[in-house]
Amino acid sequence: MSDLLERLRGRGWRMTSQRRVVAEVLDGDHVHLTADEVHARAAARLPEISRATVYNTLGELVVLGEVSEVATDGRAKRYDPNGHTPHQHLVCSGCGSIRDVRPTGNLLAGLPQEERFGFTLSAVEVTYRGLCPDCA
Amino acid sequence: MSDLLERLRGRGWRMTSQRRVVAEVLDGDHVHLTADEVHARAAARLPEISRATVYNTLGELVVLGEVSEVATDGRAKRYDPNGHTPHQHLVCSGCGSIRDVRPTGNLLAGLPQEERFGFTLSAVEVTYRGLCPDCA
DNA sequence: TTCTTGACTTGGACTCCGTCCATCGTAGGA
DNA sequence: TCCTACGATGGACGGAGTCCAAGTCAAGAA
Repeated sequence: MSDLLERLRGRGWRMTSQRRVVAEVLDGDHVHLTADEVHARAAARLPEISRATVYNTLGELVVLGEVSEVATDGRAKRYDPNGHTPHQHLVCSGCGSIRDVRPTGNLLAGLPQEERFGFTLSAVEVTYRGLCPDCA
Repeated sequence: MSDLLERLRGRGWRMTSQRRVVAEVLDGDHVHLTADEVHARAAARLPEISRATVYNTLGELVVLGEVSEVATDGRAKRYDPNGHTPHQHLVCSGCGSIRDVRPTGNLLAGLPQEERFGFTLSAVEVTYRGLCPDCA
């Protein structure tokens, strides 16, 4: 994610300390923080950062394709920095933990023509549910 | 859905006019109403029905497996009365309309063992996205 | 280096969705 | 018909997210 800052600068982003901190907080694999969690971690480094700025920055990262939104429960959206490698999610029904996973095969192909109702398909989102080793 | 009322009575449900109206509003295929939409339609027949009652009744129907919750966008949950036949959803990225669809094959099988992280899988939810004929 | 400006940040008000709770009403058994 | 426990009511509340007017500052210009 270190080169994320470079990519953003290349896209004409004004580089502010707030945006830098938000991007740093989202660094890593299997990271799926809510906006409030991002805000809390960012505020640990930059106490004055506001919730509105975190929401703004996350929204911009989503538009740029650097981060994707994940809504696995009815609660707050989570933000997944793994935006460049297509993947799906595996969610523990017990503790709610989330792993990034890569199913095999063409997921779009699973929907037969007569079940497409004339739609032009463009994407599939899959959420696998189960119990993690700790909760099983 | 007409026999839904019978099933509910058989489960010991006290049959009130409010519950009857909520169940009737949810009748049909490809019905995916938000709680507020259910409330609005129910209130057209039973003006005094409260939001809390609609939420309570929907929640009970979900627990009974008669209705499933669908969260395709970050907005309000939608309620799908097609609770007895397993299916997935096809969502139009333009207008947000939703169709029930039945993909072929075993969806769980698409996730290889080494991508399961020791989880015990129990369910898969798939959301296909694309443009409907009207929006294309 | 300093200046300038428009993009960015702030924080508080606001909306939307959903839950909670004390009180009232009523379905259905005795 | 009466009783009572289950269900309905509606208003307060809480969490998540958006909006906006005012203030701040990154970065290009001079």
